[in-house]
Amino acid sequence: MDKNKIPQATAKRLPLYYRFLNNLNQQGKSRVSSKELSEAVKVDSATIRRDFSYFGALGKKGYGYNVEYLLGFFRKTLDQDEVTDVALIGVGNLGTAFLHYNFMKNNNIKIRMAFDADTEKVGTEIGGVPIYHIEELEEKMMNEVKVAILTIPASETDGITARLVEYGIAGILNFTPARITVPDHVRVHHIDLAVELQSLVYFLKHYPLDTAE
Amino acid sequence: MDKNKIPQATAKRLPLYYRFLNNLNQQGKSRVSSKELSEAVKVDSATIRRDFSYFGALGKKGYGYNVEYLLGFFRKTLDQDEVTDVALIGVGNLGTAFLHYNFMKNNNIKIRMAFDADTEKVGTEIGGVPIYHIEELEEKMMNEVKVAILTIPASETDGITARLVEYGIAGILNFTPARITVPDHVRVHHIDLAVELQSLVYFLKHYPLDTAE
DNA sequence: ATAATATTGTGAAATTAATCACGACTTATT
DNA sequence: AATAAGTCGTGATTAATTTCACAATATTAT
Repeated sequence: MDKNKIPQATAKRLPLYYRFLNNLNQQGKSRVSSKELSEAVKVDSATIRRDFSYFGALGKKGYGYNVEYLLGFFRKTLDQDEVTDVALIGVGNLGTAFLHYNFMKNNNIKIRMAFDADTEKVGTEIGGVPIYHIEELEEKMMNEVKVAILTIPASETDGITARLVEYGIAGILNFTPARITVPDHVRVHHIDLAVELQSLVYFLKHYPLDTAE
Repeated sequence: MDKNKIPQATAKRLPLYYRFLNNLNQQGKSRVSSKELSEAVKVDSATIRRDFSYFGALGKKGYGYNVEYLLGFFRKTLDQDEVTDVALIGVGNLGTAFLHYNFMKNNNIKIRMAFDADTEKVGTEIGGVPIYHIEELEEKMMNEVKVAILTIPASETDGITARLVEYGIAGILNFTPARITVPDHVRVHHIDLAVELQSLVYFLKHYPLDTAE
């Protein structure tokens, strides 16, 4: 649809901006400057202005940005109007945390179904999301779902990934420590909790107390 | 200790390399090339060589890297010999997932204690980690713990953060959707689950199927 | 009206990171 | 031995991202 002119770094910050604009809107604020927003989201104000500028001139000089207008703009840009269906695979603690998280609230992303191998869990619901047996994966997703959240043990990862790829998945949010192998047309984002913690500890020990993310 | 010559992008990849080297070692492999490692961790081989090169010449031309040697080297570099104590704040589903995660296995990071406001949970243990009441935060941490994992509701975030800062925390791994405000000497890493999911969805819709992370 | 203040949008510069590409050296093969 | 194949380490290049800094413009105060 859109061209890919927008830098990836910018694209990653958009959801963040969106949420904070929503907050402001709910608080009844009608205008905001890049400086204020900067303090809230902890991103340099020049970076924010640059990010916004990729979408055109959204603000007014000497005034700032109109919250409602900006919000409307982002809603369109982030495809907030069109609901994206997601499947969650692996209903352990981490998976359960996701099921309780109400993505619909601001995001228009909906976890439609969850899968697990535990027959105790199968047939129940968490946060309104039905849990099916992992064997029914392809059958239940039935081309309705193009995005999967992977919260399963590392040992299961390769097998499930192969099935998802075969099925025709478009994107995977991978929380397992395994680095998965997929064809080029499947987009994978990794979030590795252990690595995040280790990385924080490493930075603490090796980097002087100052600026850095 | 070390100078901060190492690029941040490199530093963030170190824990990942470390884990995969550990895997290889356990599989009995004694040598590995940057190309093989590249396929395993999904990082360009030139980037891996460059990353390693910041620590000196760790490999041998025409041969690759000795797994055991490299592992020993990283163990020192990542301070694996010295245990880092961590406190987890908020024993919900996400917090519980962390408590079950055995960070000690490869990482020498240990969650020593957890805190929650729920008196049902207080006094129990999860994964061998004792759960105390949130009111006892400062008392129990008592300068033993310098790193905190924040898995509490957004509404509690500012209050708890203020207490952590007052206490003298050095680093915070923040899983709440709130962006916290801390003095310069406190390092914060944010992991925002909703943003990660939204960002994946955005990339799927707006970026042609190809390369990009 | 006028002056003072605030704030955008962006060219240019700076910084940071990724990638290319190849000489040097190691190992394996004939 | 000699040759072929493999692989590192890195200078140079390219790409991506951030930040500076300021003209242009809007708002607010007097």
